[in-house]
Amino acid sequence: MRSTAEARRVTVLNAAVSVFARAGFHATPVTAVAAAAGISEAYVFRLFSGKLGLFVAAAGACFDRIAAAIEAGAERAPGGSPEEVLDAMGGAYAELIADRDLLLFQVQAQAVTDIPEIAEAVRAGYRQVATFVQARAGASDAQVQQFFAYGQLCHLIVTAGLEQVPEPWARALTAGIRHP
Amino acid sequence: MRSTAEARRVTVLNAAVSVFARAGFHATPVTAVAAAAGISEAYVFRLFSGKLGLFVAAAGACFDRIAAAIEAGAERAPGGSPEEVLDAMGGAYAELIADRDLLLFQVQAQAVTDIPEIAEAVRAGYRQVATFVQARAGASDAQVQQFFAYGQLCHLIVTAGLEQVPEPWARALTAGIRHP
DNA sequence: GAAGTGTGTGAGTGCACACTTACAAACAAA
DNA sequence: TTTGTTTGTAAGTGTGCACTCACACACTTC
Repeated sequence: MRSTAEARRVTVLNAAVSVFARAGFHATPVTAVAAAAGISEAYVFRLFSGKLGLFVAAAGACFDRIAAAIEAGAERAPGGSPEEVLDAMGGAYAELIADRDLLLFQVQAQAVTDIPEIAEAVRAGYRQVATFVQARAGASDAQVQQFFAYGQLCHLIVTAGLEQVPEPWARALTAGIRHP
Repeated sequence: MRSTAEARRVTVLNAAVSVFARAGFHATPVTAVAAAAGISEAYVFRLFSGKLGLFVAAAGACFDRIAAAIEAGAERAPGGSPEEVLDAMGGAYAELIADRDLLLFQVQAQAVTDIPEIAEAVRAGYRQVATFVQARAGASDAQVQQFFAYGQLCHLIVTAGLEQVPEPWARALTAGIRHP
């Protein structure tokens, strides 16, 4: 017994988030995830219920990591005002997505929400993050909305590579956005 | 000669935007676009240079329609302040994406920006829209940035179906967003 | 009406990929 | 040592899809 199935699942999920992030659900073969995890394709199918089950589980892992990072970020502004706590959370999120995998995975997941199981996973992820942000920061609805609006703008900036575009319109969109 | 190739291309592009919007680039076969346009798959391949060429052309058509709608919306606030013009543009955009095709296509395009030709098409589209918004509204960088940030939030709301979620976190995210 | 040009398709071809099955090796319990 | 369980894989199977090609029909020009 080389390792437990549960440990393997964690390894595979980490690989899955990275690999799915690049090309998305439909364009990444399960063999690519298996190769990145260092096991055979057949075993991935034994560990997860089909490619869809694998993707949904990866989405859960992705949002868990995001929630954990934001939670840790909030600890940096103990007893702060809503604005200060939101700012600390935003900073923690910006650091987390420096490697782009978690950000790109969210975009990929959002694009395949026509699959009901994935739509539900995305909603569950944002429910987890949004409820924590609102409760922990004690922020108003409008503040929470703004927090997520600029987060989504950040996704556009990264996927379109706008930080590399020197033209004025792109600089307007990227101005002040942390670490895209 | 039943119709000209150019007229056919327009028909096919309209069909392509609708069909790609649902399931995305990789998950939609060219046969689906051909069927929606009422012609054979083989002829689609003659009209466009491969599936990629078709998608890139559809992206162009999508952003052209968005730019035209925003331009028309701006006409409703002639001589208005930047805030008023941006508001009129936002209203026009909200009306345009009521059928969801143009919104979903943007999300799908954003998800396949690992393909360089598509990334360039997305940048070209946002360049077209953003430069017009900034010039026509006479708005500040921050105002333009906010305009697009809340536009991206709108994409999240629609793809995740948040307008159907009655929970407080979802209502906070959707509050005041026009017509999602 | 013959020859040329543009519009349109049916019938393939080849390959990638989701998923299965049969089988093997490691470990545990008796 | 045998029996059972879990981890792991090599080698398929079937299907869907991007792309091609040979061919047909419409229309024009001379």
